[in-house]
Formats: sequence, structure tokens, C-alpha cells
Amino acid sequence: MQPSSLAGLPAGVGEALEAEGVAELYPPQEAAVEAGVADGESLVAAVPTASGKTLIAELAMLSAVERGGKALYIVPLRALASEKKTEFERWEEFGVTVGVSTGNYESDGEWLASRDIIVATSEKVDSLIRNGAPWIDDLTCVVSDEVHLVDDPNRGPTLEVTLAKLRKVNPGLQTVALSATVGNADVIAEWLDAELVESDWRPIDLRMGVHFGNAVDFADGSKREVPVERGEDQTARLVADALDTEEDGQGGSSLVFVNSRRNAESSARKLTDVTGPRLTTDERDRLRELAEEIRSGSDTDTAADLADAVEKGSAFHHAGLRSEDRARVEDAFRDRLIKCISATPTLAAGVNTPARRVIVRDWRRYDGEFGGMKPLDVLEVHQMCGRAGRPGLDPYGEAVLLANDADTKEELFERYLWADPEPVRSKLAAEPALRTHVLATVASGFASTRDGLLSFLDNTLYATQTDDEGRLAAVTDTVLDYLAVNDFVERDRDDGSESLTATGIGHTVSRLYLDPMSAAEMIDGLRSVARDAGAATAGADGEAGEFVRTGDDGDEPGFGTYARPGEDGSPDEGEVEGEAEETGGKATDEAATDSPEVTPLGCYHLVSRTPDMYELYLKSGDREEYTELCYEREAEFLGDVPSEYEDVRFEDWLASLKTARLLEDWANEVDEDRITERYGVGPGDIRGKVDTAEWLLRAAETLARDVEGIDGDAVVAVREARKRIEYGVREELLDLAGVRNVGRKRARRLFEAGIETRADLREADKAVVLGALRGRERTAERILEHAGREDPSMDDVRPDKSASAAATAGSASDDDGEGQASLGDFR
DNA sequence: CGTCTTTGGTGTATTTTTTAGAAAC
DNA sequence: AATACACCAAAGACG
Repeated sequence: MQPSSLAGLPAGVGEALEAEGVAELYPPQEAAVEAGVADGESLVAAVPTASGKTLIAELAMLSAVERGGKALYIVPLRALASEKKTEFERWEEFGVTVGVSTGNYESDGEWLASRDIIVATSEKVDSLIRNGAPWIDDLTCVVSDEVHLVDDPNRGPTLEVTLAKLRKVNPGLQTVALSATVGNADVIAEWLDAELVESDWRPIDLRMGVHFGNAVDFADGSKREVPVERGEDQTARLVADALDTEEDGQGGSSLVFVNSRRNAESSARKLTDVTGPRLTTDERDRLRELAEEIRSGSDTDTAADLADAVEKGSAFHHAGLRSEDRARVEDAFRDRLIKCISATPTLAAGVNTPARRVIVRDWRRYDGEFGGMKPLDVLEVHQMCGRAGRPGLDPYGEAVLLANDADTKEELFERYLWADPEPVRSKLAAEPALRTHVLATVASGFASTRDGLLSFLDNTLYATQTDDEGRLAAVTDTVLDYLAVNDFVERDRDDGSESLTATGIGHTVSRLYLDPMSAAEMIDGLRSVARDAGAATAGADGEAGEFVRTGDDGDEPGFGTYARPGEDGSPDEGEVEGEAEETGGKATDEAATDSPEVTPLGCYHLVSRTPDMYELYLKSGDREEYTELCYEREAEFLGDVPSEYEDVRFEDWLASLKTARLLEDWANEVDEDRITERYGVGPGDIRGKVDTAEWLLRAAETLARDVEGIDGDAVVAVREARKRIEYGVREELLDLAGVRNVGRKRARRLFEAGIETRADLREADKAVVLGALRGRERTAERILEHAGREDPSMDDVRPDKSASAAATAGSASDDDGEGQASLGDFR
């Protein structure tokens, strides 16, 4: 079937596809068309990666648009959202408009309502529904990419409930679900009332095999000799072998999957011996440039290690990398510049990075709940293997699992090569998931009685899958109890059927996209401020579920009268320069012996112990260190500290404290590389934590305003803490850091040179500005422009030497990671 | 025989990931 | 639970 023969698409689309080289539809695509994707029929397509799933979605969406409708494309990752958006934008020349909406990026200018195709993450869609985005009921087609993720315990339920809601709002909605090959695609199809297209067909051959000894044995019976000498590294040999086998004038790149970040990094380092010597001079030059970019973006060890590897044509890839670096690595790999990536499983699910050869080195990974090393899911391994074979470049793709002995080889064949992927199973009937979604469902009017709620939940995958009718209802009831106790929903059971309404706070929590348990924790913590001060009717809600604390505060120093510490009411950390170590605590201890003051650390701990913040875990010596810190700064915590000896939550409390202090360090301008060292995290993790904290603090601020019984000063303190996190600066730099292109470092340098505010920037001597910015004219001009200066031009301005000296001196310990002496003894 | 390198053994520490909100001159 | 790595001792290589 030829694209141009398809009816129902916008004029010219079929021809454009042929011009792109799509002469014939692939068999699964043809089956999809026969099933009616282009005529508004719902469809589940369970086919391997890279076998043309996207085109199926495009046919559905474009034909829907041609009929005057509007389409939504749901992805699991933000990075995927932008990838898809650019892909779909090629249809704009046929009059189809595309928009994107994710947590960090919203389509510019034009409002999403006017867009024909919208790309968004599942959480974002959920949030849009909760906040009543007007265009939701205009949708006629929804595509759910990677729908097998409904199996994920964390995020699956969101997708499941979101699809159910969309279908409820728009009864005739065409639903197209794209899935990897899974064990029970038919069940998904049944759930969505959709036709099913299932196929193993791939445009490029995929050969899967196991390497053991001196050869790879493929599942199809063929064999490839790859001898490994004694003492040689198995992975290295396979990577070298792929590189030395030329197919279209070039050797093939490899993707190595390992089970930890550390392994990814060390594997990449080792593989430089393979990739480095095989580079051309030109490649070497371009890689050096790329490495330089990576180095200059961040002065952490991680970045330095990555740059060192990249220079030699090898790279590692994991969530500890900053997203810019991840993208750089992916791009350079696609451009065939980087020859080999060693990655944690992130990469398998992420943006498209095909390789000639995929090597699955580790097939087990640590799982605390499981209590040891757990074998990867078949589905996961298949996803990794699916990355093998670059369309248009490779005649075939190879996926190789590694075994060190004959038994393992046998097991790998059994377990992965000859096995079907496991079925997806809904994880909806779990408390954390239902807590959130039950509240949202009630708050956004999808159900107003218990029965209504249950019948809504009947539209989920869980309901179509389970035989245990009672379980969902049982969990729902527990969750409803929880929500009622915490005042998020109100129940009225005067007649037989119980009516449900969301309270004001309940609505707020739902719209803020908070886990209700996070909200409860935050409200409780914030209220404790007023309670400790004896200022408000704190215990009012003392009937208390397990998470509303009814502590006895008798022994806390803060019990008694609440006196405001200073006129501005904002906690001041003092003017300590450079070294941030252990500030705050001491200063406030004395000033506040009899008044609970809301400090940044208090706020950071509050949000860090919330279930919406992913925990940093405690390493060896951390327990003692943070226990000590816990007592030292006891007065700063909002809410009661669990007992060290009797309370199992103490351990979690310490882990949260670790996160909280990381955030405090960030807000105290501690250097990025020092934070990574101190907490054993990557630069990407810092960003992640900071982002989440910012979001949660914003939510906390809203809650503090809307909920009764919270001291007004607490609102101010939370806002302050949030702003400092947002820019990563101390209080005195907040104004400066708000100027575009001025981050924490530049702000500090300007400040040291005597330019302390945005207004100063407009008036200051240009020479001083330029000096403080280390003579970077372009940056200086841009900054002055953003600060609103009339004449930002830096022509003929010479940098002021003393300003640059002051800036460097004043910020030496912050910028350049000197000053190690003061840090040396923290272990 | 002395020094440097390689090998092998023991003990210890460590272990993936993603999303959400929204604002000012 | 399994591995990587650091550390150390013993053995070997070489002049």
C-alpha cells in the first residue's frame, strides 16, 4: 500500500511521505490502516521499537485533524515530548499546527487551544484535566505512546486514570495506543475497545545472541567468532569487533547496558582504549571540541570524567548527568562521532539512539525490596535489544547478552531469547496511587458518590484485568478514610449512597498536583509553627490520622510565646562569606531560644520528607553524621522529630535531612562540585532535587496561604526559602539573580564588585561590570540589556582590574573549589 | 640479591528511574 | 545477592 493512496489525510501528506522515502507502508502500518486508524477507529499497536509506530500515530492524528478534530499525543518523558514535537512539525507546511506542554516547557505565544496536535507527558495531561484546560473536550483523537508503562508502579496509574478520564469526557474519542510487544496486548485492546495489531515484524533484522567463550551464539542458530584472550575484557572485544566490521564504509557503534552509574562510568573509561585509537583526526578534533563544551558547563568530577572519555570517542550516560550533557552524548552518538555509550537502563526507554550492536552486560540489578540482585524483566531487556540496528545505516542489528559460563548462557537463552515478554499488569490498586487519583477524580467532578467513584474506576485497566472485585473497593475505602481524616474530602452518608465532595483544601491539593500525603505532611509541619507559638488553635484537627501529628511539645525549647525575630521577619543567615559550612544553626540558636523560627533548612526538610521527593539514601558513616546534625539543629524542624530509638521513621528522617542539607548548601552558594562530592550525587541529581524542591515549596506556599491556622510569617519564610533555591543564592543576591543571564556565580561576582541590585546594574560603571564579568563583553551587554539599561553597549569599555580582582577574590572558594581545608574534616 | 611488576587473595562498600507548577520588567 | 574496587602479600621478572 502506498501512502499517496490513503484517503482522509490533509492534501499533500501522502506525497510528502513518499518524498521522504516511504514508498510502501510497512506491514504493521498497513494492518493498522486496514483496522481503520485513518478513519477514526481505536487501535492498539503492539509492535517492536523502530518498526514505524510513529507513522501509525501520525496517520491517526492527521486524519483526525483533516476531519476538523484535534489530537493529543501522550509521551512518558519530557525529552520525548520535544523529540516528537520537532518530528510532527514537518506537517506544519500542510497547515497542521503543533504544540507541546510539559512541566518545563510550554509552547510559546499561541495558546494550546489553537493547536491541532498537542504533545504532552501523561502527568501534564492529568494536571491539565485537573485544572480544567478548556480544550480537553475538543479532542477527537488521543495517542498514548509506550502504553505498556501502565505496568509501572509509580507512573502507570496516572496514565491509566488519565486515559479513562479523557475517554469519559469525550465519548467518541479515538484512542490509539502504541506499545512494545508485550504478553497481553489483547487485554489492553479490550480495555480501550480497540482493534489490535500485533506483530514482530521489523524493518531491519535483529539478531539476538549470547556471547560466551570465543563466540556469540545467535538465537537463529548462526554464530560469530569473537575470541577473547585471557585477561581481555569481554565487552571491549565485542565493541572492538563491531567497530572493525565495516558495513557501509564505517564500523558499527555499540551501546553497552550496565546496572549502575559507577559501572557505566568505569566501563566508558575502559572502552576508551578501544575507541580512542580508531578515531580519525577529524573526529578527534570534533570530539575535543565537544569535550570542551562539557567541561566548561560544569566543574564537577562527573563532567570531567565524561569529557575525558568523550575525547576518546566513548561516553557514559545516566541520570546523574545534566540533561544538556545527556543530550550532547545522544546527539554525538547519532552523528557517529561517539562510538560507544555505556549506559544505565535510562537510555533504553529514552529518545531514539540506535546502534549497530547492543551489549547487555548486566542482566541483574539490585532491588532492596527483592532483597538482592533481581533479573531484569524480559520486556526491559527486549527494549534494550530493540535499540540495535540503525535504519538506513545498518543491514542488521545485533543484540548480545554476556555470559561467563555455560550455565549462564543457557539461562540467558531460556530467560530472554526464547521467552515472551511478561504481561502488563495494572498497579492501580495501591494506596499511594489511589490517594492521589481518588482525590483528583472527586475534585474535578468525575464522581460525587462512592458508587460513582467505583463505577468510574471501572473504566480502568485494573478493572478489566482483575478477578478480585472487592480489592479496588477496599483500597478505595481506606483511601477515602485517609482523605476524610485529613480534611481533603467530605463525606455525607445520610441516605444509602454516600456522597463525596472535595473541600477547599482538597481542590487546592488536587490542582497543585500533590500527593495528598505530601500535602498533609506540609500542612501539619507549617501548623506546628503556630502551635508551638501558642498563637493559633493548632490541635483543632487533632483527631488525626497517622500523618496529622498530635505531638506533645512540652520538652521543646520553642514552647511558649512567639516573638518575631526581626522587623523583616525573614531569617537571615548572617553575612558569612565564602564558606557556607554549618552556618545558620548557631546564629538562630541564640536569637531564637524561645521562639520557633522558620528557617530555610526547616522548609527544605519539610518538603524533603514528603513522598513527592525522591529520597537520597544514607551511605556508610552518614547515620552518625546526620544524627548529630539532627540534634544540633533540632529547633529548626517543623513538626516533631521522631525518636531515635523507638521510631522506625527516624532513618527516613535522616535521609530527608541529608536532602535538606543538600538544598541548604545549594541556597548557600556552595559550589556544584563540592555538593556532588559531599553527597555522592551527580550534577543532574542536584538539578533534579532543586527542581522538585522548588515545585513543592511553591505548593507549600499556596497551602500555607489557603489553609487555616498557619502563621503569616511562615508564608514569608517559605517563599524566601523557595526563591533562594530557585536561584541557588543567599538572600542578598536574590535581586541580582533574577536578571536573565545572571546565575548564582555571576551574581556573586557582581555583588563583590559593589553592584548589589538590579538598579545598581542600570547605574553602575560599565568598566566595573565588565571587570566583574571577567571581561566577557557579549554577556555583559546582554545582562545590562535584561536589567533594563538604556545603553548596554560595551564598545570601548575596558574591564576594571580591581573589580575583576575583587570578584575573583571574594568568590574564590565558591567558584573555583579552593578552600578545601575547611571542608576536609567532614567525614 | 634488590627492586619493580604482576598476580591472587581478602574484605568492604555499593547498588535505576521518572513526572508535577508557574512568573516579571 | 553480587560485584567492583582497594588493599596487601606473595611470587615472579629482570638487571
